[in-house]
This record gives sequence, structure tokens and C-alpha cells, in this order.
Amino acid sequence: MKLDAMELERVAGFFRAFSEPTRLALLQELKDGPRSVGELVETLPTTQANVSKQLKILHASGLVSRRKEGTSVIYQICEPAVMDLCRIACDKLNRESATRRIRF
Amino acid sequence: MKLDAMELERVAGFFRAFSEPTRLALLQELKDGPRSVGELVETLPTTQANVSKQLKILHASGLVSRRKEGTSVIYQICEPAVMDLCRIACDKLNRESATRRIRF
DNA sequence: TGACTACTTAACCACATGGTTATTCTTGCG
DNA sequence: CGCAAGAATAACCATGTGGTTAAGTAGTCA
Repeated sequence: MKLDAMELERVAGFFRAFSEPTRLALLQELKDGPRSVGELVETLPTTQANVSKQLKILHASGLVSRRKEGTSVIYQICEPAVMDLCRIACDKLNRESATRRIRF
Repeated sequence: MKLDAMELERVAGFFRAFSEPTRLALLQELKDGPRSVGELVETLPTTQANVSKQLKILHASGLVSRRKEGTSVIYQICEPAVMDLCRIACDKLNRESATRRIRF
């Protein structure tokens, strides 16, 4: 029962959301709880426009939820699999190199 | 204990290996056991050169192993996390859409 | 050795996309 | 309303990379 091209594309798209450091950094911040766009911008070395753009991708992938609160927009991880995936990735990387043990 | 930029880049690189349909298709074939490059080419709608190229990326990411056997080269999944990740991804996608249930 | 098979590598192109700056939209408040 | 703050979008550029064709490499067998 093989996945067809379209299904493979969907799976690939899902993983693509995790394939950029900036988006992972955002998820890493959101891991500790909901954050506004402004709060997230403060923690990352990039612009507000870029944070919005990357959050939009995470949201489209169904990884984070969005809610407005006054003039702010609060993002929050809404997909438990996020933590599972990142942990598996870290475990794998820890297994293959002798650098500092990483843990999402 | 936040991951720094370099560590995030490593994690992102790991996920990037999974972020292309062709590479996922290769992993999907290899899931059933070791395969030569030629066998893999027969199952995919692309060129032999491209299969080699994508296999090289999977190999560099530590997901598959390589061994020569005569003139053939046999690839094999050598990272158990591969199946875990793909299963988590499929479960997530199944949860959010009413299409055919996919399973890696 | 010479031809054949299996695979890899190089060069190249087209497209996707991360990041930036500048602009627009929305909300709250005086 | 007018204005400011917070966020999203638009336009744009530079880079990365998936895919192709063509050339190069290595192993096998006569």
C-alpha cells in the first residue's frame, strides 16, 4: 500500500515546515507557552515581517494556532506531534555526534 | 536550555532530508528491504542520475547505508527513526483530512 | 584489453523560498 | 476623527536545490 505522488507531496510539505532554523526557533519559543508576534520577534535575530511570514507557514501546516487579543496576535503550538518529532530528531543527532547533548 | 543557531541548523537539515517527495518515495521503497539503485530507478518516475543524487542526500543525513555488491550498490534504511517519523507524519495528516488513510 | 553494465559526478537550468524593506490593514485610544 | 501600535502583505532579491543531460568511474566478463 504505497503512497501516491500527491500523498508523498503532503507528507513532504509537512516535514518542510520543520526544515528551516527560523521556524524551529519559533517552535522552540512556543514550546514554553503561547507568545505574541512581538514577543517572538524580540527573541529572534530577524525582522517582524519574517516572523509573520514563517508563522503563517507553521499555521498553514497546522502546527500552531492563532488568536487575536487586542492588537496582538497570539500563537500557540496546537499539534502535539511537534514535540515528538523534534525529540526524535535530537535523539538521532545526539546519537551520531559527540557535541553538546541537544534537547528540544 | 535553548538550541543555538548551529544546532537548529542541524535539526533543520535532518528534517530537510524528509521534505522532498522523491526522497520519501525512495524511503518508502527501502522500507520493504534493501534495494539496488537500479531497482529503485524502476519504481520511480525519474532518472537514474536523480536517484543517485537523492540517495546521496539520504546517506549524508545518516538515514540509509550503502554497500557495493558486484557492480551494483545496495541501499538500506539504517535509521529506525525514519519509520517513526513517517508514521507520526501520516497520523497527523490522517487526523486533519477525510481522504484515504495513508500509512507509510 | 575492450566492451558492457551499474552508478556517480559535473554542469546547467528553472523554480521555490528565506529574508529584507516598504506599505497596508486592523485595533485601541485620545 | 486622528494617531499610534501590532501584525500582515507586497515587491523584490539572492540563494539553494530538484531535475535533466552528458561525461566520468568502477566492476565484470569475454
